[in-house]
Amino acid sequence: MSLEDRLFQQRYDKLSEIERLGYERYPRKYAYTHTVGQIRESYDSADAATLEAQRPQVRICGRLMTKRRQGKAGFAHLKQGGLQLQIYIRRDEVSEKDFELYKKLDPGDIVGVSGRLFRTRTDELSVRAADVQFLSKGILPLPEKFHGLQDVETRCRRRYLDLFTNDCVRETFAARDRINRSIRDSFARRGYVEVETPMMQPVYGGALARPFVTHHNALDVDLYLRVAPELYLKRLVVGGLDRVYEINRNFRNEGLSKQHNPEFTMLEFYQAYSDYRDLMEFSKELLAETAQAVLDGGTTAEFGGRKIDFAGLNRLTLAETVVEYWPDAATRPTVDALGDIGKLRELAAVHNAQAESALDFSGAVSPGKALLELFEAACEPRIIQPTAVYDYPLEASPLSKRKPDNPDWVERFEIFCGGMEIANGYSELNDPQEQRARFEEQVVLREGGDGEAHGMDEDYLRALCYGMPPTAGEGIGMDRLTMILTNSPTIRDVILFPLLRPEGEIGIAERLRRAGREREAESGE
RNA sequence: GGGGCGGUAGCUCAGCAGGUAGAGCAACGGCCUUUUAAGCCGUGGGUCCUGGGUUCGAGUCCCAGCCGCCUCACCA
Repeated sequence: MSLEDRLFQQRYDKLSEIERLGYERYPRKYAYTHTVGQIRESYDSADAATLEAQRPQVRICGRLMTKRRQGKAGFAHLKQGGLQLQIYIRRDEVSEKDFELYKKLDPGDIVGVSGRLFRTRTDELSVRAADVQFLSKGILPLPEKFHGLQDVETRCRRRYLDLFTNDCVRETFAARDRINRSIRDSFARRGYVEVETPMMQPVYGGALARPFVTHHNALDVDLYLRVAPELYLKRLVVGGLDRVYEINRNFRNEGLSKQHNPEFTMLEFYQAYSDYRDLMEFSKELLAETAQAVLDGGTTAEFGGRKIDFAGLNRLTLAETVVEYWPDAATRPTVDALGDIGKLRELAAVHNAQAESALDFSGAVSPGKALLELFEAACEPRIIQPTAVYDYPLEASPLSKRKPDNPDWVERFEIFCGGMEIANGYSELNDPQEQRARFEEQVVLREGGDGEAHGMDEDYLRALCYGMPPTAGEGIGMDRLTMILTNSPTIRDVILFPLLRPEGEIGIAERLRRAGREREAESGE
């Protein structure tokens, strides 16, 4: 038998030993009087003399994280809700049964302890046990107590283990919860309605991305997991929900990276009778409010060693951004020059030489598209402070309204921060005739093999034909925003169960089967 | 998909000069009634990712594959 099997068997057998002491194997409940958090909050500042005078009685429960036996006494730390409290147990102060239980407990086991609070010689707040209850068994051993669980893959696959061993994980997800709540607050204060729209859609759209496909049996139709909720939310605007938002998952059948998970959480919102400039202003407020909710009232986050201040939002046109963030002073262009494809080709050559990239504008590329590509390659990763980059070329924006004075460009912005895109918003195209034409351009692209292009969405066109008010809409990537606000270098750090290749054979069922057989054999004797 | 790095005990990691595999934690036995990465004495524990190859001999060198991490590319 391998070591791992023996550890497993050993720990499993302890359940029976504990049962023989007179405890239930998996009891129903434990009536605790305090959470560890409540005790820490109430008594962390109480000194030893105060505790001796008050002798507060508590019943607490949690997972045993460490154990230090000392002959006829011992210590242990119980962890609950991410916080620890020490317990102290003496043979002469508990029943023989309880002390035997203490001796058999392993780190990872879950117990309840009642007793009084006191401070040890080293002034640590602790519970002096009067009674110990066994509540659940950790059959598998805990990771090493000092270094914790390090392996990235194991941390994601067994997130539960990551959560109760690495405190920062719990803190990150607590922050994520605070971000969500703050955002819902911000929207509620502004009269927005939260809705849920279909995840399974017969026609996918709202973003240029490859979808996942699934099938509904009863209707015998293929459905797409949504790449964005946009077209449904705008139907709701047609329906008179002038301020509407959704926080939910999008699914894009693309690669994995530090900034990409195939399913990710998008905040998307629409505001009727407004344009993209209004949303830039609102975004500034929303980001500031959200930052304050996680950063103890401040607006400055630290991300990857840099300070990012959400108090303000820089605003630059796409062309201005390229000038501002062009990485090479000697070849820095002017805004006017960026309208010229010849100049853009020169800049691409400069960038290709410096960054080993392969931008190629030799074909029939519009200056706008070329500028956008140049921006993404050379400038986007350099934008650290929250910056709204606005006015985008028409080609890449099939749902955005054109600029009145320049029909090759649309009223669109994206917000960049910490080198990532975190938001995308625009004045919504609400002219059904033009939308039809844009969809048809997309259909041509799709038939040419572009799996990311939109299909023709006639149901959406029909909605527009009833009349959509002038509207602006925006999406914010919640995972990326959370990364920045929690100083998490990868998206995996802010998604509890990021997509991983399925694990092969685990073999735990077989181990349990074997462990259980021994027990049956025993009880059969 | 390209490149780089890695996969050794349940966990964190050494070992890479080719010569039967180590430490700490965890576990097991013993001692210990204020410890806290408790301590002390003792014990057990490995498909060194897989498969080939070179060699008298491979965790170590070579090749292929699998898996992971980083990075570039793709990616709205």
